[in-house]
Amino acid sequence: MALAHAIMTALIEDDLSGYELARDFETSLGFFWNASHQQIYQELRKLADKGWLNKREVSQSGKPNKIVYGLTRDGRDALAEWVYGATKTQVAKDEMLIKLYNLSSENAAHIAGEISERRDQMMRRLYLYEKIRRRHYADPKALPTRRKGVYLALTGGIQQGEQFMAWCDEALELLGSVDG
Amino acid sequence: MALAHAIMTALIEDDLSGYELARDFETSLGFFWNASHQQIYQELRKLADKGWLNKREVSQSGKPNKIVYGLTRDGRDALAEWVYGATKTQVAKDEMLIKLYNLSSENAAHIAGEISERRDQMMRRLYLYEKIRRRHYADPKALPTRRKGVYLALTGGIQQGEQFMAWCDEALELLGSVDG
DNA sequence: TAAAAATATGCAACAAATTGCATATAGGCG
DNA sequence: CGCCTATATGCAATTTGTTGCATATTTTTA
Repeated sequence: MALAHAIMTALIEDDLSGYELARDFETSLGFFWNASHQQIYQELRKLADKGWLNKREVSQSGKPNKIVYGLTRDGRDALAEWVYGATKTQVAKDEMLIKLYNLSSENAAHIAGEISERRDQMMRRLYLYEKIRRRHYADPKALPTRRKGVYLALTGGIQQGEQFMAWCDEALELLGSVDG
Repeated sequence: MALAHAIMTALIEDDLSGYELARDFETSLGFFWNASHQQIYQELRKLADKGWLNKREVSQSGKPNKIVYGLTRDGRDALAEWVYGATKTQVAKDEMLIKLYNLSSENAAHIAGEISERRDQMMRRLYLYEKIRRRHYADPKALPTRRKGVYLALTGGIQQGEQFMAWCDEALELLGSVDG
């Protein structure tokens, strides 16, 4: 959809290699967006060809060399302009919802088990995110403009996560009342 | 991802045509999943070839004929078994989050405008969903098993929507404090 | 010293999804 | 009558994303 712009956004403050980007998309950034390393490497080359990113090879001791990408002036301009275009949204496709539509006394325990797992995952994730928020975004009104936006994305994710946990609790309770 | 199973699930209680399914995916079901008519028609034929759906042509007066699909015994079995497999989840990709990471005093007003629009859309949607919940799911513990699952999906969507509205309000307030 | 893990990048085949177009019937509007 | 909208289904090209594999370097572990 807008992987190109997601990548460029990740490069606003730091120049990164494909490997480093892939790691971010797997962890921190992955709360909002995800992409495999195959997609990322390919997109990076495309963006460099377009002139929106520049690349340079960096020698490292103790590790293979890496190719580090940075936003060019053109890239920055394109990104700034992109903000005014139409905003695409993709509904979160969660197979759990389809499974719930298929709830039966046979599968209720299995579904409850899965929801319980997901609840744990979310809890661990939220713990990290809340730590970041407390440490770096405690006083949102005092942040510089761009960081205010980052705060809003972060806080939206946290609130959504908290809502999800509450929903899991409700679901587990109701599923517990289904006779298996 | 699991469009096939989403379609089959939509056919559990009623036989539907591709056109009718596409409409559901655009409106009610679209809260949880989305699919274009091109995808749906193709998938329906695939599922019919596989023997998981049966099709029959229905003549209509005042409208073109339609092809109505229904779950076969095999389809029902496959669906019931599918529930025990791995659950794939796709993070909601929302370009608004990328835009927020690019917040500046120049674009703050534009972004606030977009968020405000989204808030209105969500409000209208929630109104419909809450009406359904009040009418058909007022007493979740008293529902038959399968309907309990549907209730959980519905209530999860509503809670998420309410959380989104609250987030929009917070975002609009903070964005209002950015000097344009 | 061999194996495993982390770092680092890439190709190719395939599946899923989007975009754009095409076709046909019938009712309502000006 | 021509145009628009709703109903109804479809093809083809392209883009996007996934899966599986390949390769190379260096550090850590057994």
